[in-house]
Amino acid sequence: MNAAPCPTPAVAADVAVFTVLDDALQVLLVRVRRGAFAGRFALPGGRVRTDESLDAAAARLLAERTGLRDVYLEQLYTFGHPERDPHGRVVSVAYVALIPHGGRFRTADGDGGAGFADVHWRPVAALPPLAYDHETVVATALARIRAKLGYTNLVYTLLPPAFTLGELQAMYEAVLGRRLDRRNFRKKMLALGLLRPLGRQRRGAHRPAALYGFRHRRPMVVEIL
Amino acid sequence: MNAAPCPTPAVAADVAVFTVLDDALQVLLVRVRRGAFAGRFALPGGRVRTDESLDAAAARLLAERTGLRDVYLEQLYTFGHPERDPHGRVVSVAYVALIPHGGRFRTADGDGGAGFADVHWRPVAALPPLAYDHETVVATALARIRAKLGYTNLVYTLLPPAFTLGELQAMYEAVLGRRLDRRNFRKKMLALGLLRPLGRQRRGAHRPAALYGFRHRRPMVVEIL
DNA sequence: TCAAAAGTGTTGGCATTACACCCATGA
DNA sequence: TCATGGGTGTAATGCCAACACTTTTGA
Repeated sequence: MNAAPCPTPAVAADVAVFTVLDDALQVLLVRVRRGAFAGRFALPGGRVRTDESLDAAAARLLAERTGLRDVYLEQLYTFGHPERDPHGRVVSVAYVALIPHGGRFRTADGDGGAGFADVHWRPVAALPPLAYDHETVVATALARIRAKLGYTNLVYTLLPPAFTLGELQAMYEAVLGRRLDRRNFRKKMLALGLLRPLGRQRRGAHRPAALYGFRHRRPMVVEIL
Repeated sequence: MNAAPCPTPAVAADVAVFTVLDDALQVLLVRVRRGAFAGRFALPGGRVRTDESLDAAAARLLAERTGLRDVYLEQLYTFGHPERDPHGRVVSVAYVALIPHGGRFRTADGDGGAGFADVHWRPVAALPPLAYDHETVVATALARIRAKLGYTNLVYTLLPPAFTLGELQAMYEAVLGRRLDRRNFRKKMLALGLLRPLGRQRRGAHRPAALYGFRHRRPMVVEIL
C-alpha cells in the first residue's frame, strides 16, 4: 500500500447529461480539442483529483465544462478497458445526469446564448461518432435511464416546477421511445399521488391544461409503468 | 494526458462473493494481514494492473485470493471516498460474484479441506465488522442481487446442474429473506419455461423429488417475481 | 368553423393471491 | 406409524390494456 512509483491506471470521470428537447431525448457533447480524437465529440469529463470523491469530481467536471450545477447525478458504470484511451491507461467512472430543458442553460448552437463554447445537444437517436468508448457509455446510460424511469419517480429531474399532464406524458414517450395511452396514463399518474395540482392553468394554442408539480423532488422507487 | 508524476488515485478491485449455504445467504471474507485493519475481515481484492481490464482484474484477484475460477461476476459500483482507505487514496471497483455451494471449494473453517487459509463464509445476516468501507459494499451488493433475482434468471448461478423445485424455492427464500407459497411458486416457475425436467429423481429422507436443470445457463432478463 | 389538444369511464382478460389435502418415503 | 417434504387445482381479486366521444380554445 506504499505510494509506489505510479504503475496504476489514471482515474477519470465522465458525465452523460440527458434532457428532453423538441420531443426527443438528447445528450450533451463537447468537442475534443487535442489528441488522437481532436475534432470529435465526447462526453464532458476529466481527471479525478486525489482529494475529492468520485461524486464530487463528476459534479466539478460537469460544472467546469458546461456550467451546469445542482443537477441530478448518479454513478453509472466504470469503464476500464486497457485500450479505451490511446493516450494511456485511463479508468473512467461514468455518471448520468438528467436536467429539465428550461433555458437555464444555453449551448453553442442554435439558441445563440452566452453559453460555453463547443457544447452541444445531440439527439440520442442520431449520434455522431464519439471519442474513446463514449458510444458504449451513452448506450449504457440510455439503458439505465429507460429502465429506471419505469420504477422510480426520476422524471421529476426532467421537468420544470410546473407542467401539464400532456408534457409529463411527452417526457415518458421521448425517453421510452413509444407512445402511451392518454387515458390510462392520466389515471395511473393521478392514482399514484406523486403529483400536486397547482390550481393554475397553462394557456396555449388550444384548450388550457391544468398545471401540476411534484409533491416530492427527491428520488423514490415507485412502480410507474 | 501525459503520464504525470502520480497525482492520481490508485485503482483496486474488490469482489463480494455470495452463496447460499445452510439456507442462508453468505459472503466470502478474507482476513486482513497487515496495516491499519490487520486482523479484520475484508472482501477479497487488490490492485488493478495497468494492462488488464477491470473484469479481468476482478477475476484474477478472486482466483489468487480464494482459488475460485469461472464464476459469475458482474461489476457493482465504484467506491472512491477519499478517506475509505487510511493508507492512501484508493478507488475501488467492486464486483459481485455468485456461486453454487457445491463443495468445489473449501474454506478454512469447518469442512477442514485443502482450502485457502483465512477464507471464510459468513452469513450476511450477522456480519462481523469489516475493513475499509466493505460493509457498505456488501450492503450495496445485497440490494443489487435481491433486486436482480426478481427480473433475471440469475438463480442459476447459485445452483448445481441438477436440483429440485424445493431447492430452487429455498434459494429464493434465502436470498429474498421471505417465504413463498409453494404451489404458486411451482406454477410460475414451470410456466416460465426456464427449467428442463431431467427425468431423474432425488431420493432423500422423504418422498423423492423430480430433478430439474436450467435450459440456458446464461444471464437473461425475465420477470420472475 | 376548424384544427388541435384536454378531459373523461367502462369492459374484458390476465396474472396474482390465498388456500387444503393426499402422496411417497425413510426412520 | 409417523414425520417430513413432494405434489396438485380452484376461486376471488386487482391490474392493465383497449377503446370514442365531448370540450375548450386560438386561429
